[in-house]
Amino acid sequence: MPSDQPPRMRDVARALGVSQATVSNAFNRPDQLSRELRDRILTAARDLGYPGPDPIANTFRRGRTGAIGLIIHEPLQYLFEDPAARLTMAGVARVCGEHGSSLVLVPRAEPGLPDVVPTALVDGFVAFCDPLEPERRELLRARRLPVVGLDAPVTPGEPYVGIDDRAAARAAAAHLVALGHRRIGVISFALARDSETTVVPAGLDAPTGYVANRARLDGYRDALGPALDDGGGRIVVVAARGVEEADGAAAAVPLLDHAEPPTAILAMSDRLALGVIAEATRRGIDVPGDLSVVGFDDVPAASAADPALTTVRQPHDRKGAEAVRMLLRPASTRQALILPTEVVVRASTAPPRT
Amino acid sequence: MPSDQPPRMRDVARALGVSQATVSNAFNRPDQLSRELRDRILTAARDLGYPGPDPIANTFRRGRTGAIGLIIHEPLQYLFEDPAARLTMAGVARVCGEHGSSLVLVPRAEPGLPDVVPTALVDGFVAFCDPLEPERRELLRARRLPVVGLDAPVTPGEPYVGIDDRAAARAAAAHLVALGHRRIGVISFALARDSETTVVPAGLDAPTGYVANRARLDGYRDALGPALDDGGGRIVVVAARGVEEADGAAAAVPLLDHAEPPTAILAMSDRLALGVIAEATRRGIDVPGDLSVVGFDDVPAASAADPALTTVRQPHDRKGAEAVRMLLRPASTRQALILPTEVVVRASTAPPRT
DNA sequence: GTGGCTAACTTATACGTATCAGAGGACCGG
DNA sequence: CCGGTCCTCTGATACGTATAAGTTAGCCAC
Repeated sequence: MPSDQPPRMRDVARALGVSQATVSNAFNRPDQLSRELRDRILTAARDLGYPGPDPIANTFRRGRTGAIGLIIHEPLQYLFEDPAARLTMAGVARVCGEHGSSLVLVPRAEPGLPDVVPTALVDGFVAFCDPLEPERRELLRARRLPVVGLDAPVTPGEPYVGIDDRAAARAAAAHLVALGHRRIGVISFALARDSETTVVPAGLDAPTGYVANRARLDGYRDALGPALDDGGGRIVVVAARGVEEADGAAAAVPLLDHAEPPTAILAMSDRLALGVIAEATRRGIDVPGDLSVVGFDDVPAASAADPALTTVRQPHDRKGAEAVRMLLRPASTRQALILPTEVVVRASTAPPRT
Repeated sequence: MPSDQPPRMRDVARALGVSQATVSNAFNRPDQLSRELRDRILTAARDLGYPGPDPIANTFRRGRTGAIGLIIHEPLQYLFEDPAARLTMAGVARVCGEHGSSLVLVPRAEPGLPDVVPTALVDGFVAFCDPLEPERRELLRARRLPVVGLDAPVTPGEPYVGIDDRAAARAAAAHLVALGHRRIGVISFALARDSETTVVPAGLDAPTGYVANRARLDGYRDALGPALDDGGGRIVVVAARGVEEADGAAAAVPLLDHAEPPTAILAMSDRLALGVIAEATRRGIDVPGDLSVVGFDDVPAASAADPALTTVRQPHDRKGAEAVRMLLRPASTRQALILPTEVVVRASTAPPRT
């Protein structure tokens, strides 16, 4: 009468009168035993219902999991919902698949639940956060596993894959300046966690811990500052509450309510920008006639929008792919990798009405 | 001079002159030792740079990974690219996150690489395949881990979460019949792996190993058969080559090329249906005036399309969520869970021109 | 005949932890 | 003063495997 437990390697060995080591070799090192014995062992294993070497014990012994972890600080489903994140994750997933590595999506630490970072069964992490929370960074460092940042380094100076946010933002703003805009609204991501939608008094100097946010504000200033020094211009910065279209629409409200509203709006993402267009349309404001709108990311919805959105294209898929490739390479070859961006001019921008 | 290797629990114990068991208890069972000693141990651990109990050894000892595996047979990135898969995965990911479980995306077996199913570090699988390849099913069974099917049971009779594909398809077809359509084209998923786009001679009786495909064809026949028995009708079934919009457009070609083309097309997914609309538009065929089109899934693009697509809504997110919940429940409580669907009538269907 | 080499297997060990079964002392009630 | 109980802590063990080191037999060359 067979046990309810699956047989172990030892049981297979006993059944054949060979040593456990030989069974192990039958599975892992065919050159260590004769072909006949190997065949006999594998056949017996199948017949006995042996599931193969226990994955956990195997991992324990070898010290390798064959998996890559991905860390975010949004809820896990964000990876499947946000258009830009999805494009990036497709690249991550593709390279993992090609390499035969599992992709472990590590949930953020929920209140009441322990953080999974200290216990995740992975050989390395891709950190898709900007920035990684300090506590998590500490937990991550304790793991002493390889880490590659996605969009921003986990710690300044560490390897990551991203874009030149400052230059990209500068180019986007320069496009508006070239069109003749001088009253410009900027819709930034939240400056801090759980912040409200609000006009930022500090403008482009707004303090924020988010690396990309900071760099893009700097980029906008690079292009807008000189133009405004010529006189007559005005920049108003609004921090959005979240990353969704509705947050962009909400952030547009104080800009469009102004007595002398901006003739153009720079949004830090296409989703925010599409929200702006929606809000403008609701108010009967013509885009781009009365208001030019520029996004960031060039997600599929940008080109499908009406009017099609002028935006900054970044290679999302490749960004994700390169991050995994970098993680799979030897540590000594890892370094910051900056991918190119490009302003894509579409129908949502035009010269301001004279 | 400190070693390059991180300290182990034993090293922490030695440094404090306590037993390794006590250190373990300090981390896992606070009630087993005095508060002061515990604090002393945790402090010393931090000071020594102890990363905490090794996750792999911990998992080995406990026999639990705290992770849920997800199996598909498309390339991994499909989960981030396909609109319906994304919605489902969002539900999967959400429940995993709420539960503090990692979500392990298991790549399909690439030629030259060993299948990951036998070695994935998970406590259970969600199988998002229709159907699971026989070889993989065998590997999966060998693991003796809990498995919940998504859309279809791994083996008939096993627990899964899905919809009543037959009833849903029947309702979609009945909608067309009620509008008066009698010449109807059906665009099915591929009947077998790597099949070509082709008109299927067997029509609605087309042989296929895909469970959902079969059930939907049956559902179409339920509704179309009686209507056609009244005379004058015709059903042509075309199998698409893939799941993308372009595959739908390609599948529409033989239907629209026909001397007496259908007045309506039933597609098995919104993506295929949107491809049909695109192809019709290219040919100057008015939808719904000259051609009605019905999709399946109600993905976001369906309502955003022009014309908005009539389709069958299924609760993707909830489907994914319930699959994970079922996996997390005790085995004895797992059973087939059929979620409701609903025909959503939009602008892509109308009575045939008289 | 002997030394050395290879093939084919076995023995022994270690991976790092969690937990069971105690040991020892303190404390309490009687 | 004694038995019992609780609180802390320790010692020992097992989880299932991979692999280094060792053993035996066979074979060949000299």
